[in-house]
Amino acid sequence: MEASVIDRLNAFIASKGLRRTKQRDTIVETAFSTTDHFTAEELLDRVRRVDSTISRATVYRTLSLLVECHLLHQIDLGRDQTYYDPNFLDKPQHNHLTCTDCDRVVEFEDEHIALLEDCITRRLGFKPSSKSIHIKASCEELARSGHCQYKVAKN
Amino acid sequence: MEASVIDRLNAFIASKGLRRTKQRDTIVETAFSTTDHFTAEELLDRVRRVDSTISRATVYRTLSLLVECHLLHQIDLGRDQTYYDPNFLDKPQHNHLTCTDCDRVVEFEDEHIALLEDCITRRLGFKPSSKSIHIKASCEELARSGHCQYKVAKN
DNA sequence: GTTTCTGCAAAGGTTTTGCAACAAA
DNA sequence: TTTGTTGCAAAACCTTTGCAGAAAC
Repeated sequence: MEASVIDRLNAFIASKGLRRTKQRDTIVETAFSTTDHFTAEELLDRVRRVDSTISRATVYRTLSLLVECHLLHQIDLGRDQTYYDPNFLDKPQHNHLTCTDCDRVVEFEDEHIALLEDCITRRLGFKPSSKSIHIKASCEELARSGHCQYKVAKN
Repeated sequence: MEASVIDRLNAFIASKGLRRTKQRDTIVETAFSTTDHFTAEELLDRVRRVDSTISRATVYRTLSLLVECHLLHQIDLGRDQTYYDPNFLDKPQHNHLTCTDCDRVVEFEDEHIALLEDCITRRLGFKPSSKSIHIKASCEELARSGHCQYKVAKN
């Protein structure tokens, strides 16, 4: 995890008169320990492997804090639950594609898309604050060869 | 409402061995009677003004049916509830912008965006099946003049 | 010492489901 | 008739909240 994550959270906490706690540190470290997207419940599981006394409520409250200070983004993967994405610090403009064959999530960046979105927004009379694209698509290789390294065999 | 909506639903119902019912007809007519986006609960309210005996469960079940046969799309407006959009028959490629000042939803179409999304998806090795963009933006006119015809005064 | 934070359990809100009666084909 | 559909109520699920004790500053 980048040092800047903890630094930025602490700056936010200080500016708001909030407090730095052991629980918040553990949750933030866990959230940013991989590049995987996760749900609140999945993060709770991972956090509890580090400190089993941390409550579900604290995880939810810390997630709100991290979204509020823009360290974490809520993303829509077309599933029932809210997912969180820890990769916006490295790739501030990225978007998501989900494979309808294997459910894998692919991140992509494209400067042309970003520019076009900006133009469209301004033409409509607005100033963009956040832009997100979600593409659902099927695997070309699976269609061609019948195999895909990510495809899990079905019963 | 276009006649094609009922026709397409009936074709789907027939192909699946399902049944046409008074409740489904009422729900479909209500859902497509305006171009407004709505939640399940909002649709239930509107439906009950026509037939107060229709149950919440039937509304939810019919919504699933309409999404499954692509007459209705579920859309993500960054709110807590699932919204449904009845306008994809007329504008199959449209996207959504929500104003962070007044919460109004603006639909927009752009062929360049659609083409770019297609290229990006294929370059990644996929065949696109659905693409959605959600832009959050602030009102330029409100920022410039302090007024916006859609802006509701705050207390 | 104050004020915020935590864990717990309960509550809240949306959506789904089991079931018996009902209705379509 | 057979099979799908409905309404009801309960359940399931995710998320938020009130509160008393604990911890940070």
